[in-house]
Amino acid sequence: MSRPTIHDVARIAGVSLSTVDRVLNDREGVRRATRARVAEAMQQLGYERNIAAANLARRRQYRLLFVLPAGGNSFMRGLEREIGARAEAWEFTAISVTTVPPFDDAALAGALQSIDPAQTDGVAVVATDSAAVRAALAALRDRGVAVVTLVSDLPSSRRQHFVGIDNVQAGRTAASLLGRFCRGRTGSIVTVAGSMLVRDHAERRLGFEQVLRQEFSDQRVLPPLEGFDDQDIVAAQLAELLARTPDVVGIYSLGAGTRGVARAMAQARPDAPSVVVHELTAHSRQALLDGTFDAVIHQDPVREISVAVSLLQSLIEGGAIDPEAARIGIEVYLRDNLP
Amino acid sequence: MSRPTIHDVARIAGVSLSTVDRVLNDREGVRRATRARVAEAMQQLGYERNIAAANLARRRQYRLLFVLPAGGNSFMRGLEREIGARAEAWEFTAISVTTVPPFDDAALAGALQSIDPAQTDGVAVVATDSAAVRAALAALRDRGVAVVTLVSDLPSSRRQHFVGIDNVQAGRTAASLLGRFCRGRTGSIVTVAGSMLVRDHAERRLGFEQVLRQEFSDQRVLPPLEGFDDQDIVAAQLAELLARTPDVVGIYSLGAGTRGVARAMAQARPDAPSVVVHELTAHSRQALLDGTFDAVIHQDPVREISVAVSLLQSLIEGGAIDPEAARIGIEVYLRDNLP
DNA sequence: TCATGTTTGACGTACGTATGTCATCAATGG
DNA sequence: CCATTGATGACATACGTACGTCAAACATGA
Repeated sequence: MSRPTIHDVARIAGVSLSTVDRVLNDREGVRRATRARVAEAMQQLGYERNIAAANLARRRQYRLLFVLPAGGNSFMRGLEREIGARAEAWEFTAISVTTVPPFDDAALAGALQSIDPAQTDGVAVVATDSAAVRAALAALRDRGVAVVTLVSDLPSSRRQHFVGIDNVQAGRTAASLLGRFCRGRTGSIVTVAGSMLVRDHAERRLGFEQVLRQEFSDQRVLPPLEGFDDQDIVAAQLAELLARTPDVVGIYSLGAGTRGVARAMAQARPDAPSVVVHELTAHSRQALLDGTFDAVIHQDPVREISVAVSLLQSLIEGGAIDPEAARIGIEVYLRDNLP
Repeated sequence: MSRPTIHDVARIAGVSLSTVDRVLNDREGVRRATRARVAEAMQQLGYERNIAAANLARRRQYRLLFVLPAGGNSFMRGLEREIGARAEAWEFTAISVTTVPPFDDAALAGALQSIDPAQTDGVAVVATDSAAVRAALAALRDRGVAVVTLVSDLPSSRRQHFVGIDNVQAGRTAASLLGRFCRGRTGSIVTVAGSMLVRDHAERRLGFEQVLRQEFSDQRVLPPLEGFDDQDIVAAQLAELLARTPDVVGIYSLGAGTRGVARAMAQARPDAPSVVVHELTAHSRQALLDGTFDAVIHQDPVREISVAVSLLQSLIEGGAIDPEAARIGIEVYLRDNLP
């Protein structure tokens, strides 16, 4: 009737509780054959470990660490704030946060290396793309730490999952919107990235170009600006470019520092370019309302945190994960549908 | 150091475990003054009940019921399928599903009335808007059953929360997109609803009209068709309308039965109207790809189920709920960003 | 002041699992 | 054939809470 317990498993396998426990927790001192018998009994009964009871008995704490880029990136600061606000919301879970200099793969690799596997069960990291970071992640995994990437992925590394939007798709969305918004006007399209060192920016740009080339081939895509998610740099670079290039009809800002985009647009001409940016913040919201921005592509930080935490918990337990439930949706905001 | 337990509470309050238990589980046989002392001790210690341990001891089962409309609505069928697929994913939780005739408030009220409060701890219901349903919900709540509305809300009823997208905002999103897609063409805009009896459709239409009137006032919004989420009815009604009204430039299908929209568009003129519909399904995806639809507004059924379940669990426990974590985002799909 | 009812405490058992100690038994090597 | 090692079982205790029983302490009214 109710779920089978280790007692049932022991009975069916014809062994003692101790042996079942040894098998379950992967302790030594059980013969191959016995191990197999127990496994078969579990299989047969459809035994599933009661994680709540296990945690209770073990007084388990999941010790999770979020590694985020420092700096004025308001999306990241928002993430950090929400993590702090929700740290108490999870049972048996202690959450801490470290920040590292942004766009600095050596610093990130160093921070990852200095994590003590004895103190940490799982890590969620906003990755920058480099071999050193890959190696640091691999080292963590080797020492039994669960690892997921957050916001910006690091494929073909040993991270176990990625929590964030599909960034290629986000770029495609931006292109699809921007292409339609520019309908009737032909000219140059500017992309403003933070750095191509982070995968999310690279992927967004990839998706953006795919669609723009295929569907809106009459537009000219300029080489990307790199603003390092710093609004002052972004504003300066973009203002200079706009002054130099009169035929800009569209702007896609695919990183942070969007405040700089709004500032560069401030002294805009009457037929200002259409603008699509990432992340809904107080400033991007304002820019949407006053017509400076046409669309904002958003990801929900609260959801990302909660997905990262539950994902790490199941990874630590060695349980199965449901990719559907871990999905983060891309949200699109226009002036008229601001929440 | 670690979280305080009832033992600590008992010690601080100067009473026995039994008494703390009586207070905690709201049993009788405790004097007012004692009750207050215990409450104060819990306050002082910041005691939080360990739900996992409580459930373990109590062998608690959350018995949850989803009440969905029957019929060919593929979004609802998808929901039902996903519930079935994930029923095992929650600890201590038994989930069942009932379906009732769609757009039939009497049937829904009847189904709600026939729920046995002794067998059911929480209900998630796709509501139709009527006094009878409101009364049935109130009766459930009076008898101690937790209630949330799902997909379609029933405000000013006694439901404790709503799980679904903000439908006014969804309508606004649709209008904002459709308005821009139609830029340059002026004419009539058609809305196809299921029934104005369900709140979600009414709200979507409301938001749609708000934006269209304000931002795109040169377009003419026709009175809504009611297709009862049935693709045959929708196809017939829409085909007839299109034949009669040559100047249609945009279509917003805000309910189900979008297959009917695609069918009516099949023999489309070269300058076919722009189309925005709800819910990503195999068919709407195909229609996006072949250019029949321009945008699909989507809500993630898997997320809705999981949010509904956790929400009901905390409501049953009497715990606090985090409205942020319960939010369902609106997703926008164009041809170029299909997942 | 007694009888009565109410409030409280002491205690045990249970939930499903983890973990430790100790004893027992079989297999292995020399 | 005995000593050693490895495999296994028996048993106890713990995690934090629920819940039942019984008796003791207390308050209340007559």
